[in-house]
Amino acid sequence: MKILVVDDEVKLADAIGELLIRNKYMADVVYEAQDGLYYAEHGDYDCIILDVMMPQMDGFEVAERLRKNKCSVPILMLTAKDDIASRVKGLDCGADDYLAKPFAVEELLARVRALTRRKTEIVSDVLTYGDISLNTNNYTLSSGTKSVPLGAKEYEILHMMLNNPTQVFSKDVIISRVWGLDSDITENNVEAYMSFLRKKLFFVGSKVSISSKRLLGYHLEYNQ
Amino acid sequence: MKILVVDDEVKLADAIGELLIRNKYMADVVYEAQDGLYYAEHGDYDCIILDVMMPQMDGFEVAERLRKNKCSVPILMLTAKDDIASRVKGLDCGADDYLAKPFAVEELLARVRALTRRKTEIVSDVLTYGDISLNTNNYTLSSGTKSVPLGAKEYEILHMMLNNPTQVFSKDVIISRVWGLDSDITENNVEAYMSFLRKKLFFVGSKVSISSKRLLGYHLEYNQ
DNA sequence: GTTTACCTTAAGTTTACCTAAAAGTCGCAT
DNA sequence: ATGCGACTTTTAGGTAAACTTAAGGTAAAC
Repeated sequence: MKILVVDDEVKLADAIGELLIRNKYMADVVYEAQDGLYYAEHGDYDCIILDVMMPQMDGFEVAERLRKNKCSVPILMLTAKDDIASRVKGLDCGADDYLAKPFAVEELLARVRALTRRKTEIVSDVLTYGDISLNTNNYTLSSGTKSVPLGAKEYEILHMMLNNPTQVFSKDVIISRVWGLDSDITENNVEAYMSFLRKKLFFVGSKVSISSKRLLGYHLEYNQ
Repeated sequence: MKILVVDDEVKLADAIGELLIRNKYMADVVYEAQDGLYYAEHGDYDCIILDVMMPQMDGFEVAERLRKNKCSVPILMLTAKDDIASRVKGLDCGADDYLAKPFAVEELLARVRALTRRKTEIVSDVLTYGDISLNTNNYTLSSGTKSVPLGAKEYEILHMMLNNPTQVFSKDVIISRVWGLDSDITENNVEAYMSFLRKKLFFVGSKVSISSKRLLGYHLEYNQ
């Protein structure tokens, strides 16, 4: 679960980022609206925490632009102003929720959970495709009677692919999704993990395989 | 856009219902938690406005039961209690938002708008022309029941042509778009790929063909 | 009839991809 | 602290798929 924090108050932004990380989220933190826009559109986040009061471009405008560009990631707006007019404005600009500063960390976390819940609910707690299933509670891949535990990265990659089993995922997309936008991970890293996953798929005796398309990416395949 | 209002305070519930109707929503209003559950599960709503304090069964439990039954309709919880603990509880029970009474009608409407906004229509990432379609998620060309995967270069060329199906594309243009401006690719290369694409068009049994105009370039053609 | 652009296929070549194995991290328990 | 084990990242060499080139054939234009 990846979250983007956009707030020009550096200390607060960092604090939120750390709070999220302590609670098992992946978090990217940026301090400028411009960067926020860029990250949001390229980073594939599950939620964006967006401050309203920022120099140059305010949170309303960021939200509006994102929505205009068909970006539908849930947005939690954060602000000092707590009058009804600005709440209404925030929500109508595309925010999904609105939280006034100062806030209790518990409430922030609860609202983040609420905003990100839908995504995980649709997925239920077991993803399946062909003859394999991925248990999202214990990070285990199984097929028939055999099963094998997955590491965090292996899990994230397979989880992503199982959500759209027919789609081809480019290495870029996989890197930005699993490692984040500003990581210096090489493409070979993705290749290595694909190799690990293939080994495990073979180990559980599945007929599902990861097929690669040169220059395009990877996708799942079920050979009955 | 259909909304369900569940609140045992009859006058308030009716008021909300009328407010919604004045704002172009369809609204059903019920005054008991049990009815709320039944309506929610059988009524196909876009949003549920749910009071917390109700006799017999409170709003938390209603939300929880709905979520347990895989009902993913957005829930806006309405309550007199406005302490952080109950907000957190509400959100964690499955509510998507939490609004304290008394509230401004403008804010209620804004939150409903926010909750119902994400009626995500899945953008079909498919380009079509005549009897063929090109799936941009898995780089596959299909016609009727048959389909065939494309290589990266084949895909780029066909993608470009499908964006303007009637246009004639010169080899120069194709080279500069697909291989880049400063490539030492020969025109024969384009010819070779056109041959590959024609083979695949034939393979899927399409009536679309790539026709060439001497000295000018290539374009798609659909012979019904 | 000659020219020349275009088509096709098959052979060559590159380079993206694969994998094993080593090196590096991190967390955890002793 | 220290060492162990699991996970992650890097390295490096082999392989084969996709791309490129070449060459002979076909058909359109003049």
